[in-house]
Amino acid sequence: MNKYNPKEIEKKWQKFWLEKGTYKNYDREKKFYALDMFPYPSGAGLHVGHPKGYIATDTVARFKMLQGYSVLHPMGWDAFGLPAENFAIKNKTNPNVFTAKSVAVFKKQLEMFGFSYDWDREINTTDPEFYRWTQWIFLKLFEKGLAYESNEPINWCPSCKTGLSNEDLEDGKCERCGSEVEQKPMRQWVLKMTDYADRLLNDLDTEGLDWEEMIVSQQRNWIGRSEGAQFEMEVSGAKEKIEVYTTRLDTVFGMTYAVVAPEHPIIEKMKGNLENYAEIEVYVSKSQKKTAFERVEMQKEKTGVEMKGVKIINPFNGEKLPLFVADYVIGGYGTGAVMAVPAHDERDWEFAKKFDLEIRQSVAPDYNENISGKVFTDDGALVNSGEYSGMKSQIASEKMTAWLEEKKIGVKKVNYKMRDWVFSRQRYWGEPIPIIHCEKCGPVAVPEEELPVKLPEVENYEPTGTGESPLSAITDWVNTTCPKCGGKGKRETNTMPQWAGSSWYYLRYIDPKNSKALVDKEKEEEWMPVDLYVGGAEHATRHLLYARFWHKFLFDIGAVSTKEPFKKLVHVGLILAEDGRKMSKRWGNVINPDEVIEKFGADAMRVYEMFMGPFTQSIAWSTNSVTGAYRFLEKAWRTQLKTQNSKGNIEIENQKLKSLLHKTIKKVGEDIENFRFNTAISQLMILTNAFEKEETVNTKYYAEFLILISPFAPHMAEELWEKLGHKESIFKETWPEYDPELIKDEEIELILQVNGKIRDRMKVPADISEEEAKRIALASEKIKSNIADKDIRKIIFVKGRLINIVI
RNA sequence: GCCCGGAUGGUGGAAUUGGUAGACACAAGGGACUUAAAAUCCCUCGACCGCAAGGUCAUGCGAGUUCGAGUCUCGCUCUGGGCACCA
Repeated sequence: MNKYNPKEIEKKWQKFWLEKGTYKNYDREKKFYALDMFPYPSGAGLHVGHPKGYIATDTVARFKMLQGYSVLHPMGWDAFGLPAENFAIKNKTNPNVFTAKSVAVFKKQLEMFGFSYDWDREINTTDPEFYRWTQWIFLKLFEKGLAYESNEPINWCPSCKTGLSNEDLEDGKCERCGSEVEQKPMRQWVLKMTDYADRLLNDLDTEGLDWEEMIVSQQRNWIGRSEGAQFEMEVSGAKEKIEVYTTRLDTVFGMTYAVVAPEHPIIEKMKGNLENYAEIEVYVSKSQKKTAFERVEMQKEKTGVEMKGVKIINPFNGEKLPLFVADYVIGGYGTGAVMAVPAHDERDWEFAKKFDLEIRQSVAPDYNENISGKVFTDDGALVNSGEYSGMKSQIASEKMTAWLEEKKIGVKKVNYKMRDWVFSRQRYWGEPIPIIHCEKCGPVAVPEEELPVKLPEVENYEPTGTGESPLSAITDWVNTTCPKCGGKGKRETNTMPQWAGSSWYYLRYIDPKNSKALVDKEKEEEWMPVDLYVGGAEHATRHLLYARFWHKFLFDIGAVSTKEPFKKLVHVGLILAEDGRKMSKRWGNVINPDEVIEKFGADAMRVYEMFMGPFTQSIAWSTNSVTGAYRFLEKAWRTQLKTQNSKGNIEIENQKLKSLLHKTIKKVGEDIENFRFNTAISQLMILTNAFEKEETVNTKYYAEFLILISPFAPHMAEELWEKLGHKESIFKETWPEYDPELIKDEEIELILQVNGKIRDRMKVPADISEEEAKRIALASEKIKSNIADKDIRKIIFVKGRLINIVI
């Protein structure tokens, strides 16, 4: 026997698998689509944390292959976006060059792991043949009125010099560069994601959708549905009305003022009626200059200005109340105006305290508590509320809403925190938005047959900062004819955001070379939905929301057959550095997979990352522990010497070993299914340790063991499989079945307890009867001495486990 | 503030969902082999008491339910993540 030499065998089998197309079994009856969130290739390459998810997906893919599924397991590159562009700016090279290099680095690294990808299906979002269909989807959205131009103020990153969507912010800062984001009004393309809010929320409960609660609740939160009422209030002193939204209509008799956001159009409209317009104007322009971050920071200190000269009228009691403009009310949510009830809302309470406004209680707690001098935000029973007094909050809300609807001054209303998707970026390295602006016809779609609108070469990639992309400088690209009227037209120069290509890429793997459609209908129906999707939790409210939105749209236009794209979603837990911090160049604690593979081999690294702990948990890397995985593989390798096959003897059955093997078949299969790779491997270790203790191991047992370990350590399993004399790949084999009879223990250790404390244990037959167990227990010296002269009150017997004597 | 998690030896973690707490590994210590080292193999390894048999305590803290709680209930503490002036 030669020594276990991962370097040699790993290269050998990677070549073999690729040449033989071992994984391309696409004509089986059952299908399984295993997908990873595709990487953004960067020049730096991978650290050991990146491949963890890919290893898990590959393990499951190989397991499914062995179970007789056709497995689709592709990989590709999400390559548009800022890092490549910033590199291009710095080095004055085309981002294409940088992207190609990065892809090569990544691909080489991934190949070292021996993943079972079908590289013939490789895609790249920057490939015109790919983004042609990204543009096609945009045109469809435009056609259905779901892509529109807007001039609302949006998040603007002054450093990246581009507009951003809400999903692109972190703590009010640019997610990319950390700069504080400003509000800047500018022309931009927006996708009407809010039209899908209800479905994006409700379909999270789709039967069979197997998503972790963590991710589901994050999406629910982000969508932020709330139910309430919207109603209008007359403004006395001006012929205007203000609409407000509230989820607590029951507190309406406690309203003592109202507030509009600084962006509210009513301010401009009532200009003539306002005694202190100048003061208001100063406040409005000041608050507009505040960054999102500053506005949040100001939380503690509420600011605002009364709009003198006008009053609003509470429709429920006709009361005339003051109106304020204050930036604690957000322009973009609800109606941008609220009724203020300081007694029952914390923000209104703070504001009223500061401006010395009346605080009037209208709801009393239905539990015993003195609320005077405090804000009370729970439901309760109404007080000081006219005919509604005495009613419970919920009933009162319903009655009041009905009254509003009857008077035709209000309606029941659902609101969402989620906004429409700001879809244009004033940058170079993205898909061109396929629109032509015509003076006569307005924005006109580029005809489908002219797709893709290719990204032209430019001399300068630097963003202009003016709200125009660098593309605007290429006049012979920009200037074109209007497809509608044939007159002069100008191309849209904004590009799509990073998230565009990734919002539908999983469909393209199914049919990557189709030039007639983004995906062939029949093939789509064959493969969708994705059965397993693995990736980082940081995408819960970005990529996963966008992709679901596009998928639902594609479903509506008949391009796909399923409502939801991803059936099972699992998030991968981070691998931290050995010091417990995040791996980062900044800390100098990055571990490179190339070095680990060089030292221990890809199989040991794969086994270690699956063994290190629960898959979704963040765990620190430990190079020491990789040794353990390596030793395990060596031990498994050595077992080949114990097979009778190698000795030419007659095969001998070993009941104990056979039973353990069948237990292992059961456990490993179930554990892979449930993403409990750590315990699956531990069981394989137990079996290996048992093999080690035997003189000889039946070749049949060893062969089955090799199949069990093959999803985790494919190279080694394949090599040993060949050594057993097989000509075909181990991945053409069938996952073994366990015999339920064999996994039953014949003998168990019965636990003898007195009052729940263990006093003795006995080897007994597994199917021991209660009577027999009692007899044995009462005969035990240790039990006897513990019972002594006390009375036995009852005896509890748990079959196959324990007997407990209560005294 | 709101939502979702987590807390078990020196370390990573197991525990069939209420039934032997610490599987499997890593580290550490001791031993075998060796001129020596590496590799490998064997033993010890939660704490305390005891020569031993054995006993007591122990799953973040405090109560409770139960014959029996790491697991269930209530109340806390710490901690990771997400959202956040969303009316």
